[in-house]
Amino acid sequence: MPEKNEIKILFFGTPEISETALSALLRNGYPVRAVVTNPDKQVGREQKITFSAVKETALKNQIETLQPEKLKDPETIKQIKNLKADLIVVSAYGKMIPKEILDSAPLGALNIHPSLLPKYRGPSPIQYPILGGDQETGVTIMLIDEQMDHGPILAQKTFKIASGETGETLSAKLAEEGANLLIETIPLWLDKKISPRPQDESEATYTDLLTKEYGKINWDDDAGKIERKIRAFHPWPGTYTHYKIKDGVKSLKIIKATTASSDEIPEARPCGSVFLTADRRMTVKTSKGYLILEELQLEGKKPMRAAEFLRGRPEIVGKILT
RNA sequence: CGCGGGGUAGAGCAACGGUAGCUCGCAAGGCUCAUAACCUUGAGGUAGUGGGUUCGACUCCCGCCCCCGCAA
Repeated sequence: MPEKNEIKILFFGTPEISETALSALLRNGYPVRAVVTNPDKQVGREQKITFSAVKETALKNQIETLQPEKLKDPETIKQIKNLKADLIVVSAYGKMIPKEILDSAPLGALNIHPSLLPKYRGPSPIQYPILGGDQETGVTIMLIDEQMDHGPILAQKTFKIASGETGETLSAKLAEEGANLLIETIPLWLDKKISPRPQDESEATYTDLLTKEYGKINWDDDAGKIERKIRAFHPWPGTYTHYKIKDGVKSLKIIKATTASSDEIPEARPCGSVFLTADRRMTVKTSKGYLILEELQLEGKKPMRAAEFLRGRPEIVGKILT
């Protein structure tokens, strides 16, 4: 096996979760020859140009950084091939990588995917298991081929989804576990101690790229489903409903909620109605069960606990959220 | 200069060109078998900040700081 400090790695990645993997490689003494990350974007209220998490780390470590708009561009491909990388590692880069580039690394192209492939291929593998109420999820290290998250599996690790798990907490865990598994897997792969195992296509499922739209609450769903959505989509893309006040209809984010099946509730109310339980908790009727709101944020305001919200806007009781 | 909301008692909010109220909390007392029940009383705000208009501004105008929603 080649010494690990001789392997030139080309790393593809963009957000926070990829940064964890990049840092792990660096920490473990792998020479990262260059990093490919998405172009800087205008972000935030001021529309400031912001670097990706991966670019920040690359800059700190004085690693060459490429930010091509299109990977298929012949110039770009040439540029990347000229780096003469031995091994490609990809983590949430955000674009499909052309075969020509993948094939240019003699030791192969590895991908970290934060789900138990072949389940949850695609851009939102972290949120979907929570959304679906799965008991467990995991991370997979696989070889990349031309189809999205389709290549043979090198290693996989499973773990339980804790109750109360959110997209945020699960993402942190998967980032960590994924990076660890990568570090464990690379030497075995280079030593040819792993034989890639093809994915079972009949088991494959796919995830969509999440947008704000997905975060809108439908109060005609059942409370359990809504509660899972709130956890899965925290903090991105967030979960919201609408509340009508005198200045117009405002969006109301639901940050945290729990379900309840209490039966002391007037059945005649429509779904989305807000009422107080006997112990004065803010509750919303759904098609099946009730949702107790714990933390919420009105448009333009800071996040606050339901009790605080109620102090300032007691009139919400009896209203209908849409 | 992407669009927009907001900074008023410990917390959440309101009103008004003439020196601020509500709910909760807090303190003291009362009532009760009892309650995140009820009744009394009380403490607590130089209104983000600097300037301007005005007889007079928390309320109108301008600058600055800070917080937040949308968008990306």
